[in-house]
Amino acid sequence: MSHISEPTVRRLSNYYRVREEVAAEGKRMISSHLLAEREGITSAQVRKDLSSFGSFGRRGLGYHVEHLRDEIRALLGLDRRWKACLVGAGHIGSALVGYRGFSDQGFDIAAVFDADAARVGRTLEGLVVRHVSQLSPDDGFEIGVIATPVRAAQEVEDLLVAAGVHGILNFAPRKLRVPAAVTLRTVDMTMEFESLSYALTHTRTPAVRRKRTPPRGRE
Amino acid sequence: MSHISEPTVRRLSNYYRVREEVAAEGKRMISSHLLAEREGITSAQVRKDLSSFGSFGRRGLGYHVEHLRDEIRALLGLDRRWKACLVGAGHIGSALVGYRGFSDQGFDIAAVFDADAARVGRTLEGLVVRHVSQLSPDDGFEIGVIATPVRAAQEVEDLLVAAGVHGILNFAPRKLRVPAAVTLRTVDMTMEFESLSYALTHTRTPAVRRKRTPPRGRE
DNA sequence: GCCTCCTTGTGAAAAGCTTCACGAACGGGG
DNA sequence: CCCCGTTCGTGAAGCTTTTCACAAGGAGGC
Repeated sequence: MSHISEPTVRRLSNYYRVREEVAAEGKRMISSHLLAEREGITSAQVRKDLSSFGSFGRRGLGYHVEHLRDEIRALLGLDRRWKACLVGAGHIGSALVGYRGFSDQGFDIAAVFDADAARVGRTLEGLVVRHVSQLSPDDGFEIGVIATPVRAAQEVEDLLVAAGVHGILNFAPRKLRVPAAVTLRTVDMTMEFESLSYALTHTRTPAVRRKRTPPRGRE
Repeated sequence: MSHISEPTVRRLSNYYRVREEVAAEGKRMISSHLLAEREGITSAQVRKDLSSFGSFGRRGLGYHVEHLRDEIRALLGLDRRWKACLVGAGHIGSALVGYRGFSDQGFDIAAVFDADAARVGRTLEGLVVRHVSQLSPDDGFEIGVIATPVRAAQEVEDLLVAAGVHGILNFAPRKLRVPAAVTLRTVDMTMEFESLSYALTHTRTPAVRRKRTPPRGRE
């Protein structure tokens, strides 16, 4: 377990969910082949990923479904709960507070902040929205979630770091600068749409070729 | 322009946004160095990415800000609008309908569907929620957005494909099976959180939890 | 025990992606 | 006109990730 690559960790999340489905089907063991098939990847990839953390499987049998669950949970740090706060009580922020997918995995949003005075004081899923200036290390948030407009994102990021969070989940479509000691993950919905737009433009319209204008100089 | 990799396309999205910032600052030209610095990558990467689509820059000067905008827009297919529909009028779905980041980039959500009779008939951002059974090719949706609970996602995906969409943007935390002719992009917030959880577990607690049972000695 | 059929774990090869390094183009100044 | 500082475009090198292929472990039948 010298070094685990980011793609491997992301696939681990997927194995964890496929494993859940398989468990629901009553299976006791699962082969790398089956896992791979449901993921749309190769079985060698599955084995390499899992073996990079240790030998979880049994030759001739596959992986024990329950054991795999415990291993992956521990590896991903899902066998505990994380105390998080959310900044930005707009559309996206409101949705995230109510999103069960997070709390189910050990992610507790314990407070909501916003910079807009009109929103401060409102209640969101049982939480009273507080002003962003009240962010402080005293609350002991481990993770901060940014769901603000893009122009405020960097500033909020600085506030969260000052408040002592170790990790940040950013939903604003922009790369943020974080200190080395803080881990950042960005969910960029806009980029995903643009990537889709690119794919559709270039796979569905072979006939419509682009006409390019020559580069302009200074002018 | 033989083949463009997925990472390159995603970076193109980022260049597009950095370019916007730079344009707002009144600059006429931008160098690969400056673009790289704001992205946190190398300038060689920027040049390689852009040059894989053609020669947009001028040696000694950099890239013309306006020209770059037009090129990237055309490349990503953002110089047109996409007609989309959304399935799932829950927390996430509601947020997406109101999300300006989409409509600003040419992404029009023209209809909202849900399977829950209690939600059908309600109004969301001016759109009346229709029952999912009314999805049909007649409306000419190009893109379908899935914002349903994970258990319904695959079924909805099939309905969208049957309704003739070319692309799907999936917000349910699960890999879907799509026909080769349909392009899928998945925004998996849960995975992003789990990846963050992994990073925090392994960078902040070097040797804390290790109660696994290593079946065989390995390193 | 022995044979057969599975499936993992893992070096090695292949494929893919990023960085390096340098030639070539460009504007400006003397 | 020629030199200088700048910056692009790009083959080649370097690095990472995925896939291949096979030895070795395991279960069951006889």
